[in-house]
Amino acid sequence: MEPVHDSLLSHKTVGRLSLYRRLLQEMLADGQTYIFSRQIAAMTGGTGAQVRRDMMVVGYTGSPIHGYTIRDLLTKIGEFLDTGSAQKAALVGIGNLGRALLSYFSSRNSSLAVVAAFDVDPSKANRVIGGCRCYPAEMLAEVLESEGIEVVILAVPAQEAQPLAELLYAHGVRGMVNFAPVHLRIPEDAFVEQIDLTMALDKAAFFARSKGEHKEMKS
Amino acid sequence: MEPVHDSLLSHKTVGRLSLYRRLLQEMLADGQTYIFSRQIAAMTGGTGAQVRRDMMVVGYTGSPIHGYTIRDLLTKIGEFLDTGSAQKAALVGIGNLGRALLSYFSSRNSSLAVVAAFDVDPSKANRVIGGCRCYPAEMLAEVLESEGIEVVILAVPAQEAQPLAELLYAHGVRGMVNFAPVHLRIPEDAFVEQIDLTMALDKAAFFARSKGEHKEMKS
DNA sequence: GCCTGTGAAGCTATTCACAGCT
DNA sequence: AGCTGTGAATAGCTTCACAGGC
Repeated sequence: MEPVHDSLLSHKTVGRLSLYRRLLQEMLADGQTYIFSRQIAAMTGGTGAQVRRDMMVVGYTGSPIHGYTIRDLLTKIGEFLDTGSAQKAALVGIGNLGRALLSYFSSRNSSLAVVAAFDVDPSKANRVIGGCRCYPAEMLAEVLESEGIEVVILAVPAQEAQPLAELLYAHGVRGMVNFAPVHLRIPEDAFVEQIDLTMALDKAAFFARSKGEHKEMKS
Repeated sequence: MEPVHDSLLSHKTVGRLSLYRRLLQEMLADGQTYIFSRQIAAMTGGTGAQVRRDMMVVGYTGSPIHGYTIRDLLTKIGEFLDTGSAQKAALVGIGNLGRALLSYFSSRNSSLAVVAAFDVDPSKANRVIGGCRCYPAEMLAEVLESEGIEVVILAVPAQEAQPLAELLYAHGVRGMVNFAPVHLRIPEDAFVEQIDLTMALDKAAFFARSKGEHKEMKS
C-alpha cells in the first residue's frame, strides 16, 4: 500500500549484506586484509557493480588501490545491520526442526544470540539445548519481556503458527522467521521472513528439468 | 550472462505456484470446490492480479462466476510443475538438520519423494529415518543412478558443500537445495536454491527495528 | 592499467484498470 | 454486480558505462 521503502534500502540488499559479513569474517580470520568488489562478487554469485551499490548503502568508501579494507568494512556493515545493544532472539517449537535450528545457531557466532526456546510440551522444559534454556509455553510472555526479545523463530506445526504469531506480536516481537508452511497475517509494522522447505524443493525439481530443456532447445 | 528466461517463467512464479498448490490441496480436503483469485491472494499474502497472472502461466482459465475450480486448477498446476514420471530426491548429510528435514519431508505428501539419504559417517548407514533408507557416502554415485535421482538436498558442513555439489553435478543432479552457508559454483544448467538461515535471522532482526523506526518517523 | 562510486539505462516483476462475460 | 484475462503503466532491481583517482 504505502511505499515506505527508504529508496535504496531493499530487502535483498539487507540479505546480501548479511552474506558479505559472514564472508568477510572468514577472510579476516584467514588473515586477509583487503578485498576488491569483484572478489566478493565471485564468492557470492553477484556482480561487482552490485557489491559496490550495496557498499554505498552502508556508506563505506573503498580505495581504488586496495579495494575495501576488510576490517573497516565489517565494522560499517555491523553498524548498519546491528543495533547498538545486542539483540536477542528466541525459538518456539522444540521438535526435530527446532532442535536442529538451536544447534545450528549456537554454533554460529552471529551478532544475534538465541537465548530462549519454548514448547507446549512441558517435558521439554528446563533442559538446555545448544546452550539455550528451554521453557514451557506458558512462560513465553514473561521471558520475552524479561529478556527483551524482539526476534523469534517459529518452528511449530502449521495450525499453531498464526495464533502464536499474534501472541508474539502482542508482546512486542516485530521480527519473525517462520518455518511453518502458512502465510502469517500480522500488522504491517512487523516483518516475517518465510522459509518454505516444500517450495524450495519444488523449485529445485522444476528448474532441474527446465534448465536441461533449455539446453536442448538451444539448437 | 545469457537471458535464458522464458519470458513469463520466473523464479518467483514457480515458487508461488508451489504455494498455491499446497493451499488448494488443503481446501480440497476441506471440501471446498471453487475459489476466487482474491481469496487465494488473501491466504498467500499476494494480490488478486498477481494470482491471475500466475494462472495465465499454467494456462488455466477460470470462470467469472465461480472463479477457479479447485480440482481442475490443481491438475493444471501439477501438469506444469511436475514431470510425467514421479521425480525422486535425496538428502546428503544426516546431522541434526538432515534428520529434521527427513522427517519434515516424509510427513508431507509432495509430488516429490525423498528416497535416499547419505552420510560420510558409516555408522549412520543402513538405518531408516523418516521412511528413508540411509547409505554411506561411498554409495552415492551408485544409488543416484540406480534410483534416477535428479534433485538433492545438501545439509552438510560448509566446507564439504562445494566438492559435494561438483560430485552431484557430475552424476547428473541438476537441482539442489543447499543449506550450507556457501555459494555453490556449478555450471549454468543446474539450479541451486540457497537456504541461508543466518541471513534469514539477520533480516528479521534488521527489519524488526527498521519497520518500527519508520513508524516513528511518520510524523 | 585497474580500481571505486554513481548517473543513466535496461530489465524484471507487480499492479492498475478496463474490456468482456455471465 | 462482480468476476476473469490482459495490455499498459509503474515500481523495483540490476547492470552498464564512464568519470575520477592513483
